[in-house]
Amino acid sequence: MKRKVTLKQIARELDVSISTVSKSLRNSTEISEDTRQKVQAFAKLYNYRPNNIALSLKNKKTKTIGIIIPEIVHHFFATVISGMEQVANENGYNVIVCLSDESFDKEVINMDMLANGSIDGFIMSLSKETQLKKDFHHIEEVINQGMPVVMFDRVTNEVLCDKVIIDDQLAAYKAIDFFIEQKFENIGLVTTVDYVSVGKLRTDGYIKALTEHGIEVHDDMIVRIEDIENCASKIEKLIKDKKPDAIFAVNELFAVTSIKLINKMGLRVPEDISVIGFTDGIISRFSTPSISTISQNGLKMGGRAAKMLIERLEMEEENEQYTTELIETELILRESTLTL
Amino acid sequence: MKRKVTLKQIARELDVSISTVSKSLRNSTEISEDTRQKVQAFAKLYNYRPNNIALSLKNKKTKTIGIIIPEIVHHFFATVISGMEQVANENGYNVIVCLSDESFDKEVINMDMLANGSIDGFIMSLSKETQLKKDFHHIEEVINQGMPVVMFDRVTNEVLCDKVIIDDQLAAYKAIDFFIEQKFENIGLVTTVDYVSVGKLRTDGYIKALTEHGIEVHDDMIVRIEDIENCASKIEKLIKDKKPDAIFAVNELFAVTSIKLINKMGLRVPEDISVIGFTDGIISRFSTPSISTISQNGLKMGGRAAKMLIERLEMEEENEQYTTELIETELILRESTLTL
DNA sequence: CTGAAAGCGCTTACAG
DNA sequence: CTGAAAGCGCTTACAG
Repeated sequence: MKRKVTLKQIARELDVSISTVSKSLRNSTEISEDTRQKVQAFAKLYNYRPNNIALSLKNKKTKTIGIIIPEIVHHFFATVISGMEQVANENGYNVIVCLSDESFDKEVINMDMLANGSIDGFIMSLSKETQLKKDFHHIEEVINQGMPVVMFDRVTNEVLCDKVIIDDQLAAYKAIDFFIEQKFENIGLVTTVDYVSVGKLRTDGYIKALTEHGIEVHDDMIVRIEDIENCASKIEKLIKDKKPDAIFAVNELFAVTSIKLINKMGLRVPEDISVIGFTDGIISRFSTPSISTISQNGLKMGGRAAKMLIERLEMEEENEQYTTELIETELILRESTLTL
Repeated sequence: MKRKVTLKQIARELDVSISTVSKSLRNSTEISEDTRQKVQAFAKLYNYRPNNIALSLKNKKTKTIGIIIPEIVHHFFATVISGMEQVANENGYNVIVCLSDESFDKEVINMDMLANGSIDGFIMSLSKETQLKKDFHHIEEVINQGMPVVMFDRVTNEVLCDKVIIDDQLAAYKAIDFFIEQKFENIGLVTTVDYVSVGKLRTDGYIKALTEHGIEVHDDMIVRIEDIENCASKIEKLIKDKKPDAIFAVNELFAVTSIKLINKMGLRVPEDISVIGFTDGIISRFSTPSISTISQNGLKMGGRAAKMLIERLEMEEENEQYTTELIETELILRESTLTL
């Protein structure tokens, strides 16, 4: 077993100083061509690689990005990470991934763990619990210490920082608008509880679209789900009592669950009820029927978030100007919706 | 903006030496109760946290684990990461995630990037290209440098290290055995090309099960897929020409794709053809019909892999004894299979 | 052209 | 009980 070689060892072997070795390897013209060659050859032979940790300490930058997301077993977030990882790598950065599991405490602990020098900046999406508590001290604190933060998807107005989001309200609006165009008027909504920022915005879009088209909004056409595990009865009730001809669900899971329940009740999608979901993930694509959906482009979102963070990290002067970037969405029509 | 405070600054403020501050914070009895109190209070006030990078350099351990997987947008791998992250966190470790995108070069680059001191050890699953090339120098090298590696799922016998796998052959055997028990005899197989280790093993299980039950293996009942994008025609051919009454697919995507094609050809699952897939992911659970499958328990696999690595990292003496751990699998029956 | 010194932020054996 | 020194592995301004 040959341990990793250090400058010190090379210096000793070659009987020169550490400085000389260091400079030679960085190809400094300060050092004679001859010495440089010799050192470089030796370094290559022993496969010398500078120690990243030492560099980080010296440079006060780690070239790693901390990512904190609610969960990874979720196609959208996996896609986002993929986008971040790619852009990070292209720019010589690594990513440390932490999962909050939708818990405020884990989010705080994770940020704490990473804020102690391990990373140069954060990219994060808020946990549900954090959104419920509306407590953002941990984030403010990190920002106050001069560590940049980029928030994506689940963001809050209460923290000033760069953000990457989609226009959730508009996206939902587009879906409902499409339904109305297709002459559906009795449109049900399967959404999250209001404290989930993106769920709330999508609900707003639904309401706005109906209202603008002069359709009255009935609160009993809206099912607000706290917990996916026991949402069946509420959705079944909506279907049975209100007989919607179309349903808009604010995520994939709600959409596919609705479809399963519709089938179970002896109705068919799209013949009896048309469905549009949200997030163009694995489920939407592979379900039978395949599910119409609003695409969210997690890859792009992740890529942009990483880019924003890296740009800020590599900016010369501090810049207190924060931007919020919008990623465009698209309504993708599949088998779950009837068209005229 | 208040920058992070260091020992040096505390020392200066309090007019004591850095050593005294360091010892006080670690509650060393070497320091007078009085001084300790004072320092601790001050540190708390200024929210002092030791710099991780400095600690890493000093201790020569980073308390981070490098994870290299082929892709993350894949329910199984996402689950595995989730399991690793959890166990890592419980033990005070962080995880750096790198994606090889199934590319040998990216795998090498990523390992190189992390092997320079950024992490204490690797957990990895081989990229397809690496398996094809059978080139494991980069892994050997890392191990030679004294950095432990744990391989999971896509492993190779050519590298000596700890491993966590399932018994792919046995799992496939179980699926086929079940089919035969249910009186299916004309069983098709949708598998990967042979160089993908787990695909090959599952193919072996299929062959073994048939052979042991005295059923002849016809190579034209086996479809070997290189690339999911254009596999349709091959599967269609199998269905049309060989009229299987059951199909075993070695992953979720192959299973759902087969079902879609079966439907497209006017046949039904499970009435005309029963299907069993592999990996109990999102697709298997939410498809219509839901897909019978071999569970792989990625969460457990990830957790075990992390545990193995951490145990090795924290072992006193070097241990050249490597172990391969088997995670049990289970056949989960759902709507896609007919039973007697 | 080469090297000693200081420094990044920390810990710890040692001296006083 | 306190602090100076050495060291983890590196870089760079400075001296010679």
